Amino acid sequence: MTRPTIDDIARSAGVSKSAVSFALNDRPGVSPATRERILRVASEMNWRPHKAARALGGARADAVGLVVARPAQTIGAEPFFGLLLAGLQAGLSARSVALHLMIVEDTAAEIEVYRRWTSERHVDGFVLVDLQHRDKRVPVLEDLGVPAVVIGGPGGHGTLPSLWADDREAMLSLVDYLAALGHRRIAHVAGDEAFHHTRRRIRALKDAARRLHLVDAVSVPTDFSDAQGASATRALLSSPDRPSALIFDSDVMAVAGLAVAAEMGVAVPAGLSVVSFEDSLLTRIVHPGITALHRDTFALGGQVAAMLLAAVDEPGSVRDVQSATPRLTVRESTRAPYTERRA
Amino acid sequence: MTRPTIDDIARSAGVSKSAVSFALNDRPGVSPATRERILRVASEMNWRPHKAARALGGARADAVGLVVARPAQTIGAEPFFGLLLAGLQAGLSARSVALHLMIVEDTAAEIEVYRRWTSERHVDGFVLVDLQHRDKRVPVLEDLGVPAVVIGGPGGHGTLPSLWADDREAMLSLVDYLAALGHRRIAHVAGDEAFHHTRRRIRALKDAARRLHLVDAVSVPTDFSDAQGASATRALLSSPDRPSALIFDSDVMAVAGLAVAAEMGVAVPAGLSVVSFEDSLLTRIVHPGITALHRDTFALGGQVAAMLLAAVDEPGSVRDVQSATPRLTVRESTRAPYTERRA
DNA sequence: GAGTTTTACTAAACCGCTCTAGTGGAATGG
DNA sequence: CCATTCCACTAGAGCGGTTTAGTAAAACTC
Repeated sequence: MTRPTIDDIARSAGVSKSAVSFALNDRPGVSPATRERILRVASEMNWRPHKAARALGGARADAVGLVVARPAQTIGAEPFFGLLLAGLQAGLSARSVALHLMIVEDTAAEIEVYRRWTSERHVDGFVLVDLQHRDKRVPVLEDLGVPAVVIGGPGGHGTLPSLWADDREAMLSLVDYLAALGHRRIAHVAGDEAFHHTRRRIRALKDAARRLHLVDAVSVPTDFSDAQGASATRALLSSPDRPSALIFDSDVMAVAGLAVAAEMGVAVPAGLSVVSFEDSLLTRIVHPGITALHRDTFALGGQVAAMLLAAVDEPGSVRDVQSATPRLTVRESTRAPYTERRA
Repeated sequence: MTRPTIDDIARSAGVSKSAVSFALNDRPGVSPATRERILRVASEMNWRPHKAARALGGARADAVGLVVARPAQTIGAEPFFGLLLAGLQAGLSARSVALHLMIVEDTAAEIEVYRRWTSERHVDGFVLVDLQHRDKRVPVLEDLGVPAVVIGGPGGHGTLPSLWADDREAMLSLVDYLAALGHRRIAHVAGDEAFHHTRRRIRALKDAARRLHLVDAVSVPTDFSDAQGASATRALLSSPDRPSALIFDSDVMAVAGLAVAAEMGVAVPAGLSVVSFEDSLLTRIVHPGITALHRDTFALGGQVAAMLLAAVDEPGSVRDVQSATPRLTVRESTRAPYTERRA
């Protein structure tokens, strides 16, 4: 009861294995009648191509790689990651391309995987996430000459095509909204400065603060963890002239910040407005619901999949694509500041 | 500048390609000196094995599959899933086995992927999650004769080895704790009754209620979503003799329930105790922190990886393994009920 | 109707690696 | 000293496909 090969089909259909190959791959060289017969036999025998055999002949691996260098905790906690994964999957499986997922310790290990999988012909391309400042992975992938799409940017991704969001514009819209509500003291619990997008957000906030003549607009960098998000919040809320609005770079930190406010007896939104730069189930299910910048992460994954598949089909053909700028979804965590209302 | 093959190495080292193969695979047949020379040449040429070529010879695919039939939203939201993935990865990558992840619409599609990947020799085995009552996937995998490990059980997984947790014992410990605090009216926002573990938990609660002479112990099944978790909570809290403690089958529903309590003006834990059957970052970062049954999901993933690799190495050798029973982690969301304290 | 093109098909090389069978020479045994 | 065993190594088949070169017959051309 071993699996059938094209040789078995050839024998059973009374033709050569080349004829079978032609028939199964829809190429000329066999008459309609013979083709039909071969296909019937193949289907009767429940034949399926042996991936490795095809790949050996130089065909595609029909798989793309996603290598992530993050602590396990983060993978589990970040709704962003799961949604991206799901979107990516959906886009890939439509063309029956598999996703090879690898979670590694650090960037060095990540690069090693890129090298290995490329030379082993294990995948046809890569998706690069968490773009960093002077990212070391970019030159490696360029050098390997393997198709790859970067999520992040603009800038810093060399010649690799990128799918980017306008973080600057998003931050400006957010600050404009808070300023319009009357907030003058805004603080920012930022992410890791090693990341490109974190730097852009910090710079955008600074610019907006200057333009809007805000009293203060400090950004506190963190490692994106709930712990550092909480302690940054604690520090900010303990200051004598504490901010009336907090911007969190991630949903996890926003929720952690909300908990700190509750623990310190600061009412949200009455005494403090809270905004998250990232939207997810998290910001929706807590009480009060957190005002957040929403983007369709699932769709984003689908876009990346499409770009990568195009890059595999025709290397060099894919250009940078801008994804939709995140839009503000207002929930219960934002309101005009207390002092302003009293005035 | 094409990638080197063992033929290139053979030529360069002045030996036959069989000798190269022996040397590279650490098997007898070459003298230490020759072996050393071959290895040096291979490393100089930066040679790597071509996976497909090896696989064609009947070797392992060095990959296992995880196919999940869940809505994308759930994948993104459930910390459990991400942690399991990370743990699985860690366990697999130690033996440099890749993980093929596929997210599909429904069980029928899932089964189709099992069939395809098996006959394409795409993977060496599968991890089965979300074990259901009369699960249709089990007989298919048994029939395909492919190594597989089930997360769930005991029971309902046929001859496939399973890694299971004692849900019954966990539920009993939880109810005992609530009863000891003085709670008499306990309600249970359950998951989907199609799942084995949900049924077991419901049954365990009923038994405990009888044994402890609790006034009430109703279980409300849901689809695990935050929306149904919230509406179930709303309904339970609206009843004239509402429960003084709520048990949620998942962390997401527990947080959603917490938000509903806040929205209805029910103080937690003063007016209502809340417990989650699943622990994660979520239960930790909200305020008040939610008392939950904790298990090490990352480690669980590692265990599954080990079991599956063993099953691949030696089919039929792997037996059922019981994972650690989840243990209660008490946070701020549980307390003796108000009425009891007054009495 | 002879020459040319097209069609339908086959034989065999090839992809990169593993592994078995075979070979010649050195070491061992009696 | 000859027979045997051992060792280091090579030749080549085989894994399951794809693809190229080749072939015989049928279908066109003028």
